[in-house]
Amino acid sequence: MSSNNSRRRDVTVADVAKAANVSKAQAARALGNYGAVSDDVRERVLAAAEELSYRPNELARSMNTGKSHTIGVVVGDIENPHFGLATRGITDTAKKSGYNVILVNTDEEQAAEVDAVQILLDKRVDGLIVAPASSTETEHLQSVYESGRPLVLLDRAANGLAAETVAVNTAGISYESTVHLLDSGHRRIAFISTLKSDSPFKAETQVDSSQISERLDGMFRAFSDKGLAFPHDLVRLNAGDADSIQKITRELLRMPDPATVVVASDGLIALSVLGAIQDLGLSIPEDVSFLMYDDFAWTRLTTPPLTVIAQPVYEMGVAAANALLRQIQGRKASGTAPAFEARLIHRGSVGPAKVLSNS
Amino acid sequence: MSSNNSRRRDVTVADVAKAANVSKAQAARALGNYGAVSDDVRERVLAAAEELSYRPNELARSMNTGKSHTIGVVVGDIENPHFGLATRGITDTAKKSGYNVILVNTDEEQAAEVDAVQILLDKRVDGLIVAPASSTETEHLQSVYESGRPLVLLDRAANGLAAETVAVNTAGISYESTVHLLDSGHRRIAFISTLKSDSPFKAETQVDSSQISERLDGMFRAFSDKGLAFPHDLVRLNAGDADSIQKITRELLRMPDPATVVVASDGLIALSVLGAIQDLGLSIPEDVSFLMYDDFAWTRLTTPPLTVIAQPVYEMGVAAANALLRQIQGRKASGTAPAFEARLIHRGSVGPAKVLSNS
DNA sequence: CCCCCATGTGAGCCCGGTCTCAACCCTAGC
DNA sequence: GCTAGGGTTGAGACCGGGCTCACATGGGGG
Repeated sequence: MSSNNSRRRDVTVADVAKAANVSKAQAARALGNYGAVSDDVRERVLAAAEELSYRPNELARSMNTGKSHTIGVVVGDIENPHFGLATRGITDTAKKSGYNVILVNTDEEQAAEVDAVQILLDKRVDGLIVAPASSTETEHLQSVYESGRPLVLLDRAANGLAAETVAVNTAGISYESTVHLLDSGHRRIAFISTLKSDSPFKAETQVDSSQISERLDGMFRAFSDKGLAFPHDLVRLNAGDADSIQKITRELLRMPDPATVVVASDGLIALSVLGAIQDLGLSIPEDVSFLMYDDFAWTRLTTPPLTVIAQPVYEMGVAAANALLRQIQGRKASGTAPAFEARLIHRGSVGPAKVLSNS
Repeated sequence: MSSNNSRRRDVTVADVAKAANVSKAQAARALGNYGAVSDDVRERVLAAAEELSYRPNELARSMNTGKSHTIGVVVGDIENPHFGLATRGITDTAKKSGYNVILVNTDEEQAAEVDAVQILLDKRVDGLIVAPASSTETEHLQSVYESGRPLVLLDRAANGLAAETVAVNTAGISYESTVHLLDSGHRRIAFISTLKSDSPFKAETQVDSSQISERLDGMFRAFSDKGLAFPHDLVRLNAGDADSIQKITRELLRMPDPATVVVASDGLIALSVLGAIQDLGLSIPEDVSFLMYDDFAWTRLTTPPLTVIAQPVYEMGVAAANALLRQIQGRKASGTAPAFEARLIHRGSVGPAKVLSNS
């Protein structure tokens, strides 16, 4: 009722102490439950705190404990359900241990990521979970790591950075699924990724993401194991917004020797690719086969349901958070990190390749 | 190179001052760009800061400015793309003004929400954006509002709470879409929502969410305008996990006088409902019609594509963040708040009702 | 030539907690 | 009776940056 004065002042330990007729030190002890406090004093202090509805200022507390009970999470795009789910795993786990999460989106921009890391450090987060936009430009992460601040990488590794990394064994599943496509008779396999790149993909291109590079390696290996040449012309990067993805898809499917399968690197890309295929009036898998990373519920609802590479995204979020919390609490890694495996789930979107010309 | 000592000490203004041979006050002025500082001193201080790679401790700064440049966002479920997208709108907007976001998930639990709000206040966030789990139990929000701390409600209103609210005009679109369903001959219209409730829905039930209650009101109105009785038995709450949703769906479609349309209250429910319909071997819209809230990309990829109620989710996130930032900066509301309108998008999942028996 | 005031500077308080330290009380042991 | 030692207690130092205040310097106006 008496609170429309502009300068709101919070109740502090000093206020509680005064109300309880004890020194600030005693009040702090009673509230913080440490040191020696007589029953009498404790009661008076707690009663006064209750009465004034005292709440400790976590900022002040963080200042001299050096612990903020907050972790920073830096991801490319929270709108992408892949990260949405991982974030859920992280926040759930963090919350259980009394930690909060500051979430920063980078739009997969390197500069934004560097900023984000800096700002989070300035806010004195207790640790960082980062899904690095680049696996090569990693000075900012390197310096975090060297400073000894807890750091866990999610989804992608960073070259030459020994930080704990939670990711799936991508090369393996990529190899396996490519073999499956090859066995189905496909040779013109297209791969579309959001990854930013200055120039179109060529045989000697070094991609800037461990995740994508592993996927490509798996594909290379599958082709070369069968003595086949890898179709470099069908790897498309820079698939940013819906429009560019649709454009890319049209190109891939209308070129002289078109792709017979499209592999979408994530769920967002998949949606645009499928839209484009629909617009072109093509049907899956008769006209073109389709494979995507991540198993979202909607992939079971299309006609046909989609063949996907399922990744334990939520569990990886949980694991990343646990690893970070362990580091924060100074505990050593408990044995070996669990390896996360992706699974190829056969549904109906991969069919035999159309037999047109077999050179 | 010389940094493996356990107790990491950050560089402070005092360190910079010492290195630049000036007082702490002068260093602070030079760094903070305020007060009077000679060019000579400024240069020396900035050089020293650079040299030592000084970074201000935001915690300390927050302590006496009272500003943390952090806002708290409390939502029911970040995994739900509805909130994922809204969160994206919030973080994008906050970032532009130099604010960070602490994200808390409540799982739509009232107790978790109360905790979350308290913790965020303890961390001295500059303001809160909350999608309240309940529109009736709002003491915690009420006290935030009364304390004068900036607060914006998202998606749902809270009874008797004058806090700024960013939400769509739900009653209107619900009315409109129900009329559409009635005009298509449907009478048995089922509505499924996640909303928690102690008892099954009955005619006199007061639902605990402004959002759901408006939707139901719109439906009531449409029925009564046509002089028809509203089928209360087809309103199902507590549709929490995938299993319970599938069970509910089976019940609704197998009862003696089954539902001829199912309206899914959000995208997560929709996925489970569609899965159940698929499992039952029913086809849309021949056997049963389907309508859902939120227009996600995948709704265009099913066969048939789904008729949806599109809500400007991202834009609402942006608006909520802008409103909050305005409050934080003490600016008055700029005219009237923009009203957000949902749109009914006709695709293919609503067909004429099966004519079986017309009493 | 003196006063006024703008500019520059450093000492030190403040925010709201945590925690150390020295002093105090009281009782048990000699 | 005296002291050692445990339980209690309050004063006050810190954390790190913001900011006020008192004080010096020096140039311009009267």
